[in-house]
Amino acid sequence: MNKMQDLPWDNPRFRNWIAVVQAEKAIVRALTKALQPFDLKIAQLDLLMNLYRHPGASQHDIARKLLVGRSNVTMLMPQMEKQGLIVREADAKDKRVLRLQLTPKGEDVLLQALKAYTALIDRVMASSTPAQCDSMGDTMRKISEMLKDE
Amino acid sequence: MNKMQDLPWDNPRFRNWIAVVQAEKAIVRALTKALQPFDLKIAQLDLLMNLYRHPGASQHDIARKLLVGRSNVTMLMPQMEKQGLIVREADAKDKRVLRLQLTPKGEDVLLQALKAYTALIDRVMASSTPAQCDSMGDTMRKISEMLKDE
DNA sequence: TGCATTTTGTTCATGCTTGAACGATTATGT
DNA sequence: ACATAATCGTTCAAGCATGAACAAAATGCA
Repeated sequence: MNKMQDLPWDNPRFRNWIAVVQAEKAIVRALTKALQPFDLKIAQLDLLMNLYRHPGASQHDIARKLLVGRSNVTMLMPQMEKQGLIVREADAKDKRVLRLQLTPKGEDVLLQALKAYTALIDRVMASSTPAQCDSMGDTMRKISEMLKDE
Repeated sequence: MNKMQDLPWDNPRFRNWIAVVQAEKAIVRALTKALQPFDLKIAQLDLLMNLYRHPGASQHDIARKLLVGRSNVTMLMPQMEKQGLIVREADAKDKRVLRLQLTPKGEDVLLQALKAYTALIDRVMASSTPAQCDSMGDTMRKISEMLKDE
């Protein structure tokens, strides 16, 4: 009868998800500013983070982990090499593959930038309990798991 | 002593936030696909949603609510008018202001697209409890509140 | 009133991301 | 072995978002 009852804003799941989107946008803005002193874009930080945990990953590996296109990674390479953050070396076994490594400077910049990142996150999460935070993380990991091959 | 102890990945708040970022990225990809049948971009859907709840809003109002630049809204206008989703009319009192309205078609497309959106969110949230979902929303709203004027 | 400041929307140059097309290399299957 | 298919990285054109500079209009204050 009353179509207002079907509006998504009355759906708790939807309403709460909209809050996620807005919070994420706000954090992106804040993080972008926080990374300016390091001459780092968020995309570059993401790449450095993945490279730190997976040294020698190929560009294709990185692209998959970051959920971006391969060309995207390619386009990031020239500047990051020029900035001395990473090095690329051909794989001995497979001549198609380029393996990426953090330079000492890259690792240094990464760790400094991550300090700023965690400081931001710690600040905005301060008013939520650890249990709430973990619950949120669980929910999010379930979402990623559910969408991982679509 | 051991610097591994200070790594952000050992910080629960940080680790859980990374899960948020990844889940959001996955949803964006899925939503982009889900909106293709409606010839809608996510940015357009965001605009329609805000316009539905705030009829007659100015472009500046919309830009602020969407956390984007004014020029961004301007650039969306031509196509959305051409698609017959919205109309713009000059404000009688203030000749600088253009007030936006959903057309009947715009409202129809919006409600259909929102059905797809909520279906997606319902699906990926299905394995979390309503309490978890609300807690997540509360956390996110606190974050937005904390960053709202930075 | 008169003049500076602010606000609104537009334009434009820049940079980022994407997806398709491509060459080189490797894997598969017969 | 050989032909076909798949994979990796690159290039390029297109679409979007951003911020600075701008014109028109409104506001504030002397």
